[in-house]
Amino acid sequence: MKMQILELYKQQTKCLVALDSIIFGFDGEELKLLLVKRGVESDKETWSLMGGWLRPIETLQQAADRILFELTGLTEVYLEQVSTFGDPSRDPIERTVSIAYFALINVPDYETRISHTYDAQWFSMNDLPELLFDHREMVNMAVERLRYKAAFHPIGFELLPEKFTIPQLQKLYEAIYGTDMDKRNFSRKIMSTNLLVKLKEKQKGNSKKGAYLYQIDSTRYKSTINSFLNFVTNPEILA
Amino acid sequence: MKMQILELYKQQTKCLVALDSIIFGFDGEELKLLLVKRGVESDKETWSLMGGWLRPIETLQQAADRILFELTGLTEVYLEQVSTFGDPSRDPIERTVSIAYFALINVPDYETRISHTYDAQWFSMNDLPELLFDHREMVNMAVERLRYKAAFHPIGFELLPEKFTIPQLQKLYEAIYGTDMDKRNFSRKIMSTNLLVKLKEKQKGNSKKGAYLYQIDSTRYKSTINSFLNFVTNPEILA
DNA sequence: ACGAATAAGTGTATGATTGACATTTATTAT
DNA sequence: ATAATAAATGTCAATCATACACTTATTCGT
Repeated sequence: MKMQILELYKQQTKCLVALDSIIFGFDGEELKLLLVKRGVESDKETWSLMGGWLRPIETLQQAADRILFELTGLTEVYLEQVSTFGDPSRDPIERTVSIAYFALINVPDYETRISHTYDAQWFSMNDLPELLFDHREMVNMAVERLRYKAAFHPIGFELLPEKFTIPQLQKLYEAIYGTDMDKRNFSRKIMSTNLLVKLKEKQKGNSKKGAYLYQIDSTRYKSTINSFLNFVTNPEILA
Repeated sequence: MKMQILELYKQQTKCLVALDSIIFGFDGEELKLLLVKRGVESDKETWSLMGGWLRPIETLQQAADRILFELTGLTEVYLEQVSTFGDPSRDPIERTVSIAYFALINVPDYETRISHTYDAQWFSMNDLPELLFDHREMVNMAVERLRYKAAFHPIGFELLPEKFTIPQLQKLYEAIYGTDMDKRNFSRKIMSTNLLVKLKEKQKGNSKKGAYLYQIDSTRYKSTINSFLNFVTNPEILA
């Protein structure tokens, strides 16, 4: 009996398993995507997502973390699985099933730490080059997921520095949803979550008056992780 | 150069790739899960999700469709990818990456068509047996996804017969979210979507008065696919 | 044929939330 | 001192969510 099972396992075709990361960043103005030119997948002059193969003894999350670290030197980054792509013809060299993850990082904080082993560059989401394989589809799904997730969970903050201003936060949400928001309504809504702590410091430079800095109230961050509902007024954009 | 790439591909460890289906059903009262005893994965006396291996020349969706067909004889079933599970130790026999899909089918409509090659049985979601490998985790994620999806998209109907009554629909939503709802508020909300067409027929049996049957307005089904927002009053249950 | 039982169907009032909208304030640069 | 800049803040009307109870159509048993 046991033998039959082993036989069954042996009969199956194995497959290459890869992971690709949709790395989102925010520079204060625009939503950005980090792309590489010399991904391991290809030597063509095509931009692609940062990717890598799954190793024999790591979990999917560990593999995604590792691949992100290889490119950016960053650890403890927000990473979430989006979807798995397995069209037989997606990779012309050999059939590869690829698991897409999206990552949220803050551009200015970490710009210097991006690896130079890879030819990496930030692109505006509104002006992406042509991408390798089905990577464009992966990006589209990741954007959908980000929009859904950011509407209901306080993950947008992962894209901002630790201290940020309300106008910055608003710009981030405007970038995520591609719409303009009213700052009075935005501020009322964000404040009603009780998730932000107003600091004494102001951030100047952007304005003469300066805007107060805020931080996440980390004690509430986890407990109110679901009190974030209804950022999306136009549900069309959710998947 | 091309040679180097091929070398890289050759160096990678390949992996078994499986698919497992979380098959939801609704019998008019409870949300149910279809489990099999003699899954290909094991000869143990453990219940498991219906699964199978990815074949060399099919897409993931095709594989998921095929595996569902093998068990139920059903085609054109609502199937959506949930997540991929790849813990190195999840399958003790050999490392297998498994892509979980959830399916929505109507129990009484199709009960007769379930394959007898497999020892399959419907279980109440409130009383599931112990499951193989990480299948319980897959089920939990699928429930989360179903709750999110059914709140924003009219997919609940996939679990009902073509003609259904409002009380039936309410029971379905109550089963999905595990809560009781007020029938006046429910009916108002569901009607405001303009997605239902009231038929002349009534369905009796359940009540002496009988309840009017409704159908989905298929012309609106697609166009208003997003006008379904806000079924969930308690967002905790969304992932 | 009448009454009891059953579930279906329907409306209203209250509070909360959303969305539209304009002025004042703090600061810097000239 | 003044102009320029972006930040900060409040109100009103419309909509939506919630809580809540009675009437209606039909069947079944007598």
